[in-house]
Amino acid sequence: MVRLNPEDYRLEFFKENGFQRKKCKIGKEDFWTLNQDFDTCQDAPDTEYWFDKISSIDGLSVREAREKFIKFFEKNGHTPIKPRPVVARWREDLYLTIASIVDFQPHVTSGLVPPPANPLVISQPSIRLEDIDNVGLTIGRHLTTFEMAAHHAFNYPDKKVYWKEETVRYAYEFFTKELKIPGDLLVFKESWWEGGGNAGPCFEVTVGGLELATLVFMMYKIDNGNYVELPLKIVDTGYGVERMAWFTQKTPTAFKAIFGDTLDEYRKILGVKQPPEKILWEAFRAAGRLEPENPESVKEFYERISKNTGFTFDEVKNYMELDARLYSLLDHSRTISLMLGDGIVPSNTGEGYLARLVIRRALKQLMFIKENVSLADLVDMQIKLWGRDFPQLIDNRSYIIDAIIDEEKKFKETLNRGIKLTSKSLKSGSISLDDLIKFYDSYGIPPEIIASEAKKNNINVEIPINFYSIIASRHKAPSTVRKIEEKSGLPDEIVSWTRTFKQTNLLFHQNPYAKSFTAKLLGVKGKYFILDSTLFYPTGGGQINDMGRVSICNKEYKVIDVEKVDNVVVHKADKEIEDICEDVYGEIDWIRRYRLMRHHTGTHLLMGALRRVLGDHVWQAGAEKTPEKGRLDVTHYKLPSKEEINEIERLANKVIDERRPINHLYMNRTDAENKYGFRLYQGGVPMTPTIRVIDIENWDTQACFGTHLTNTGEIGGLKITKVEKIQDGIIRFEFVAGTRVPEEMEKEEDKIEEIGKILGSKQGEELQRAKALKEENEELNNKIKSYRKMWEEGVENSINNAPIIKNVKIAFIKPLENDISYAREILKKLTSKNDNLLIGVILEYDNKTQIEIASGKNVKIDLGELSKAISNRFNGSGGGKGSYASLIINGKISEEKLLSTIKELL
RNA sequence: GGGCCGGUAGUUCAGUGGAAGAAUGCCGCCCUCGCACGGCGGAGGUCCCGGGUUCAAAUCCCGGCCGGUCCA
Repeated sequence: MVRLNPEDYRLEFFKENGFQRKKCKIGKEDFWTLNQDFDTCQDAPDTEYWFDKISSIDGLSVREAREKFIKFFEKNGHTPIKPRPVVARWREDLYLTIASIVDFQPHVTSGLVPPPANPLVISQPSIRLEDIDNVGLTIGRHLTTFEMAAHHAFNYPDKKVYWKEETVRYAYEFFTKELKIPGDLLVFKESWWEGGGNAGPCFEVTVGGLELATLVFMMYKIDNGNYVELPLKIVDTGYGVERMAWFTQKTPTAFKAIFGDTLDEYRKILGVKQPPEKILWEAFRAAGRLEPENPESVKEFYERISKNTGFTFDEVKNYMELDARLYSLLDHSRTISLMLGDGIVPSNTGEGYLARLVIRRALKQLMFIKENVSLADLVDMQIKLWGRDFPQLIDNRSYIIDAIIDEEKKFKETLNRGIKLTSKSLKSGSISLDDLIKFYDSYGIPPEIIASEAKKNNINVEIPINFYSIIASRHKAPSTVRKIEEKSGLPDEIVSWTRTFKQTNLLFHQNPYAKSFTAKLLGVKGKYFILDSTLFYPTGGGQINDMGRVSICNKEYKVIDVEKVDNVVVHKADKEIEDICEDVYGEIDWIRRYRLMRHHTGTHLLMGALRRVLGDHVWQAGAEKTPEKGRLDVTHYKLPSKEEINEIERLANKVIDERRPINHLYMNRTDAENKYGFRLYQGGVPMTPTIRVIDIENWDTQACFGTHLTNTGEIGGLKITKVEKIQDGIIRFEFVAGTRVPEEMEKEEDKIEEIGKILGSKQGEELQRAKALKEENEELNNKIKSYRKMWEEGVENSINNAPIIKNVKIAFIKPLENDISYAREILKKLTSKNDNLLIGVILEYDNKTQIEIASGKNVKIDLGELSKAISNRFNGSGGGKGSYASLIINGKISEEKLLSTIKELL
């Protein structure tokens, strides 16, 4: 952390109002207050919670606290903005919305796009999973979901809105006038904030032990460890809505303040009695100092409650541990409802894994509280509680419930696997730490469950306190940050060369139906050339490039590749450009292009149909359009049924028949987002203030760079050719459109025709022929079986006459077929019936002789030895063990010779 | 995306280089007035795929595919 500069925090506001600058006697932080008596910064853990004794307005619910905040700032010239989804779809580097400022990164904070309003006010539900294990233990200090109420001001070099003075003034006024907190109990603690590559000074506003807000003044970019001042300076505040509710309601736990009656309903359903008030209040008092990761601190926490309430340590521990589970279940189920409500599909990668993580944690807690309670029902109660505030919960209720039931099923399967494994391990009498680690890391079985399983067998299993950090240390750094993909296939020197040109005029956007064009040649480098304008579409947005030809100085070149570097299009010819002239004539391969357009528009059409049939959680997870086919990967939790696929296809073709117009628009980014929502960004997020929008009327709207048709009728028809699950939570659809449909049909026809030829059937009778052949085949198999049986009986008879040497009957046979597995089968049959038999099967091929020998149970000769001895003698190799062996000999060998050799060796 | 685990009969799985197995389910018969139980018999296999090592690979090695699971 940087050394704080006191000048950053010296404000007129403090001077005017008589604030003093003091130093916390415990944490040594500097803080500003009106209060003569304060000698600490009034923040946990330096201070215990005592805000229950501080006067304020009557208890506010979460909703009331949010509304009071927004109204106050609206009254003071801020424009209210709707919150964004909890999954940060506009960010390439982050899965979840972890703060209100995330809504404006990176497009606004980088200065590229103006904010939707300035200044603005918002309450953004945010999800942070770092402290998920602490939720509940601290009775409300940690939550996975919280609403960050915030006012933001964006100060441009040429347009200042407001900065520190006004921000602190607003905070003081809001807390004293709106929440009616006595001004002399407020503390402004000096601090420093860093995050997402930015930094700046900040104030933490604390009252009675509780931090209610953080006021950040974002003004630096961190560049190689250096702080570089930003031209755009941003007021980034964060007020805890849940904390305001807790503060004003003065309940012992935040959970009662946040969830109200739903907490009591949970208690009823789960059979968790409320601990005595005395215990809860003592916990409240001590909770600020609790370090949940530190077992000593947790023990002290219980000891203190026990001492001050008269309940025994164990009573306190039981009450508090059970309540902690209940609280985390309340918290997690709210988080789950929001994650799924915003369309996350649980899976084993990306944000899907984060959703599964929370669901599994909740299921684990639930298992320890009560059996046979469905998490889906608990989440449903959250939907009822928060549906008014977040309508996406109600809109997507059936998906949310269904996806949770699916996850519950999967979790149960995992547990069953785990219990089987555990009981196997328990037979050895103990379970080591290595076992615990393996069970969790490889099979997903939490150690607590193994311990409770072991207990049933009277085996004690110790779970180390630092178990989860042992797991963590086995893995690399967390991948909470998304990787950034997309790189062109161009050599580096071509990329940097291309960057030196001005933006290309994109003719394919002006008229997607144009087939030829003229342009000016701007640059040539080997096979690569750049024009001032082009009709050649460069690979991008999942659509592959156009091909065609150009004429330069009356010489013809084929265009074999087209790529884009930023806004410049670079073409690759089939050979080096020889002469350089200014004027260029070009023609694209129209059939290729038109098929690409049909598949691209078809992808958007299909997306609309998928959403209607499968649900709003369906998002594009990847796409590719070629002249041959379209491919669309989407998020969905199970393979669609045949009926669903038929319905999707039917809907898509219906929209084709309806001939809906497709509008190609250029829109201001904020307007487009307001009108169409983030569903616009299926194929990635363009980093421009103006975005290109492809709008299939009343069906599907996406920001897209590709070339599109102007009417759905032009798609001509759409056939889904393949549906497969490519990973957990992702389904791949392949389809063909337009004139590719009959081509695809021809391929199928050809296949049937070939099958017919092979089967020797007339056209149209392939099916009957196949059935008949199958029956015939079964009959033949039965015949072979009976012939084999006859042959086997013959062999058995011939064995009766075989020579007996030292009480061992020795025989060699040549089987009907040169089939090793059949040969072994015979050996097995014969030796199991004849205890004194030593028998060999001789197989001859490629001038080699393979011999398999086997013996009955009374033959006390090690066939391995025998096999080696024989093979040594005949220049072969072999081995075996006990009553079975094999060897290979070069060349042929007669039965008589084998017999005499064995006679000799015995 | 990375680590770890797995893929054998319809299902659950055993099988550490030497003749592919168990349980369960399925079919038939016996027992019974009938059912359940029980008894006897039977069908059921691309040991995920492809290479390699070996006289011999489900087993060992390499590559791939699929599934599970974890990722402060």
